[in-house]
Amino acid sequence: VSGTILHADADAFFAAVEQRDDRRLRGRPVIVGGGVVMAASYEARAFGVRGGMSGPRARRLCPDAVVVEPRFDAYVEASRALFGVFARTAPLVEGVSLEEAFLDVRGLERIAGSPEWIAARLRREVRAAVGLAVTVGAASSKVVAKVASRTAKPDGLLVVPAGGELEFLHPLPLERLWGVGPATARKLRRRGLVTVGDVARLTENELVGLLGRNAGRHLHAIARGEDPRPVRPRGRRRSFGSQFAGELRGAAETDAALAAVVERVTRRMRASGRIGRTVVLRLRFGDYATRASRSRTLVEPTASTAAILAAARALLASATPLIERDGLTLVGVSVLGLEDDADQLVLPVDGAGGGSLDAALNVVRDRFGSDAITRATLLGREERLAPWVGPGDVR
DNA sequence: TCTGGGGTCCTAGGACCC
DNA sequence: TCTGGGGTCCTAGGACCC
Repeated sequence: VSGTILHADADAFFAAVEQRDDRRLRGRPVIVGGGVVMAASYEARAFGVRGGMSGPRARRLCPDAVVVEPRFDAYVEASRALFGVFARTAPLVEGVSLEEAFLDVRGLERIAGSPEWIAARLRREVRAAVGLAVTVGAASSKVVAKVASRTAKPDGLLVVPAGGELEFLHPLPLERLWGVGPATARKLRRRGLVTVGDVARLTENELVGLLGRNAGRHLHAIARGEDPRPVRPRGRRRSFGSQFAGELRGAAETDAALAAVVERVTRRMRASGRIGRTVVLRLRFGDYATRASRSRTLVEPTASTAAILAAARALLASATPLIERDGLTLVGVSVLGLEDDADQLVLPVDGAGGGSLDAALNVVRDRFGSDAITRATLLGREERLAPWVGPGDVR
C-alpha cells in the first residue's frame, strides 16, 4: 500500500523556534549554541554551517550569523505542540526525537483521505498551530519514508508510491540511506560502490561478509526498500549520561570533572525517579581518536551521587595506565540498568494543588501518611526536561 | 577541520548455571 | 569421566542517530 507510513521532521528545529519567536531573526542566518552549533537555520547552512561544528569555525564561515543561546524550555514546548498535531493526525506515532516522528496512517484512507492528502494537511496544521515548517516523507516502509523526508527538505513533501521504491532509492548516494554511517559508507566506497543501487546489486552473503551478520542483512533489505519494522511508540529511556570534553591536566582536575559529571547524571535520575545499576565510565585520550570504556555493575540500583561517584572513581583508577600514557580529553559517565525508584515520588508542584511546595508536600502526606517524606527537593522545570530530552520523555 | 552532547542497539567472549 | 547444548548476565567496543 502506498504511503502508509509518514516520516515528519521539523526543519532546523531549534533555529526555527528562535526565528518564530523573534521576528528580527527571520530571513537571517541563525546559529543556536555558542560553543558548539546545536542547530543552524537554512540561511546559515548556505554558508556551510552544520550542526556539531565548533562555534568559532561556524562564525568564520558565516560572520554575519546571529548566535543565540539555546532555550530548551521553548523547544520542549514547541515539541509538545508538534506531537499534539501528530497525535491528531494518526493513532500510532513513534517519536524519534523532539522534532521528528513516524506516523502510521494505514487504514485512514476512507476517514482522512489519501496519504498525500493527510501529509499535506499535517504540514498545514503544524504551520498554523506551531508556527514551524515540517517536511514529510510518505512510503510503504520506515526507511523509505525517512529517506524521502531527507530528500524533500526543507519545507517539502515527497510521496513514494508503492512499487516506486527502487526507482526512488537506487539513484541516490548510498550515504543517504538511514542506517549507513561513516564507517559503513567507507567500507562500501572502498569496494567502488557509490549509489544505493550499487549496494542492492550485492548478494546478502557479500554484505554479511563485509559488515557482519545483522548489519549485512539489514543493509541488504533496506537497499531494496524493505523494512519490516513497525511504527511503534518508544518505551522509556534506558540510560542517563553526561560528559565533559576538554584537556584534563592532572588527577585533581580529572576528579573534579568526574564529580561534576556524576552530579549532573544523578540529579537528573533523581528528578525522574529512576535508579540504575550499571555505571559506565567513558574516556577519550590525548590523540582525540582513542577511546575506552570501563563499566561495573553494582549489587543494588541507586541514584546516589556518592555511590555512583565511588564506582566511577574506582573505574577511573583501573584505567590509570592508559591515562598516564596519553592524557585525557574527555570523561563521561552513563548509568544503565534503570528501574523505577519505588521510594521516590516525583510530582509537578503546579499540578498538585496550590502551586507551592508546601501544597505539594501536603498532597503527599495526605496520601501516604505524615511521616512518608524523609526528604524533599524542589527541582526546576529545566532540570526535569533539559538538556536533551529523549523521545521517551516527551509523552 | 581539529574535535558536541545525549542517546540506542549490536557483537563477541567469558563466567556461570541447569 | 567426559562431553554438551542452551540460557542469562557482565564487560568492552563499535556503529549509528539527532
